[in-house]
Amino acid sequence: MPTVLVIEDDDRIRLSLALALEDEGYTVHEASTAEEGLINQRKDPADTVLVDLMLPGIDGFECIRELRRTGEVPIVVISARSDTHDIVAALEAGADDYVVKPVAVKELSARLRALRRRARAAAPAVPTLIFGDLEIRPEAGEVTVHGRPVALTRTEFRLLCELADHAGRVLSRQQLLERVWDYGAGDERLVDVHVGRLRQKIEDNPASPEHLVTVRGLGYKLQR
Amino acid sequence: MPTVLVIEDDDRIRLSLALALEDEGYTVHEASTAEEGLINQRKDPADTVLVDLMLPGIDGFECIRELRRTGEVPIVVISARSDTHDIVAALEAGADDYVVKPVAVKELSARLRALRRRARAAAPAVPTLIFGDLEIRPEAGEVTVHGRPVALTRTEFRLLCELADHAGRVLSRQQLLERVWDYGAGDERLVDVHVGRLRQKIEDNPASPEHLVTVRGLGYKLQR
DNA sequence: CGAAAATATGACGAATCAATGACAGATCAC
DNA sequence: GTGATCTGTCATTGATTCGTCATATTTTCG
Repeated sequence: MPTVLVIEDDDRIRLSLALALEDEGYTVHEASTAEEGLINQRKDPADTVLVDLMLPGIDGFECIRELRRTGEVPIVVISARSDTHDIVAALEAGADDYVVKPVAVKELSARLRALRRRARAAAPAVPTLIFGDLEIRPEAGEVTVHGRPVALTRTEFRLLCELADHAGRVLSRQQLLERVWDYGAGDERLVDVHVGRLRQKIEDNPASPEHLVTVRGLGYKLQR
Repeated sequence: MPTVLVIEDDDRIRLSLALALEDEGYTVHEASTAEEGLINQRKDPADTVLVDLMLPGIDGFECIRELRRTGEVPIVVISARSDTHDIVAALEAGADDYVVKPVAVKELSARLRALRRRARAAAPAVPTLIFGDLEIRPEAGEVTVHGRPVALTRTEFRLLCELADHAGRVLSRQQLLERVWDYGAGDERLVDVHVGRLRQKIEDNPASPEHLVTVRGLGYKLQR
């Protein structure tokens, strides 16, 4: 889910941009001053930034330089002014693109996509298995629910990965014992216990699981 | 010395662009058709491409797609048409930027510079791996935190590089032993010890590491 | 309905795991 | 050669996790 930070002091413009971008599938962070935007970005970084040039307090140029000092995030300037001098100055400051207000949302979105494509080429993402609000990154040893990371123990993690690898298929307790626990022996109840613990961590309502469901008489499966 | 390939069928425009860009310090390759440009680029690749959309024979869109198939070269479209539809289509095809004729050379040059900066970030001359306030230059054998250089021992450095090469991915103690210590043998606790020492040097608060984190039961990883 | 089977859950001691400080041998720089 | 630094091993400590069991709860089916 791509996120974008919009720094723009005019409430009307900012809101309409935010709405339009949300329609395009972005999660939008908003800020009405450069200071607010910079703090926002430090705490909870968006992966793209849209910034107006004319801002009260710290202006857009300085804001761009500050963003550049701290990171590689793609920056698009949105400005009412279209003279070459401003465009050059903004790009020199470290912006990646410059569009003139009023902007066509489709164009803006396409420009953002182009930028994101470039930026992504630099840092290949770790493969992610997605089950609705549940995301599993086996190689990162990382699991998130609603975007929030949850801490799993090794056994829980291996169990989840095994189920995720066979998403939608039922795995019997015996199969799980063999694959998650190296030895095939052991009490089948053991699986129940760990499934229970896993549910406490990854399910919104562990009592009626949405992802990790029981198939009575057969075993468990991870729902898509 | 940066090079740019200009694909444009109108001789007057192409020539004036070429002259202007040479003034800006570029070495300019010229082509008046997409075919010529593609062949040219294959033989002697420029590191940026400027392409008109309206070309005889293969048109600009197809040209962009072909360039993208074979490489990552930054592409800027120059077109007389300014409607959103064309802009979106060109960016979707794989262009990185779109400017409308007539163009201010200063702006064009600034946009090219911004693009080159971004492209370079993807494949830096002196490769620098950046993790927030932690920067690693493997080639230079250099590590800085908050811009301040820190002195690492050889083992610590190799360990850090190995983790950085697989940024975001968990590496087990066994994997690290194999890759950082040439032999795969040895006590896995050894890894713990060196991780601990590394943390003392690169983490602001070694007790709760931000970069070099433990994934209990699995190993260690370097956080993006 | 009521019994039986299957599954869920809470609790607890044992086992495992990671962090750290200490230390001796190895290596390096001078 | 000597002192400083680095490396690998070990033991200790505190925290987490595991597997087992006993006890609920749910589902199935006679």
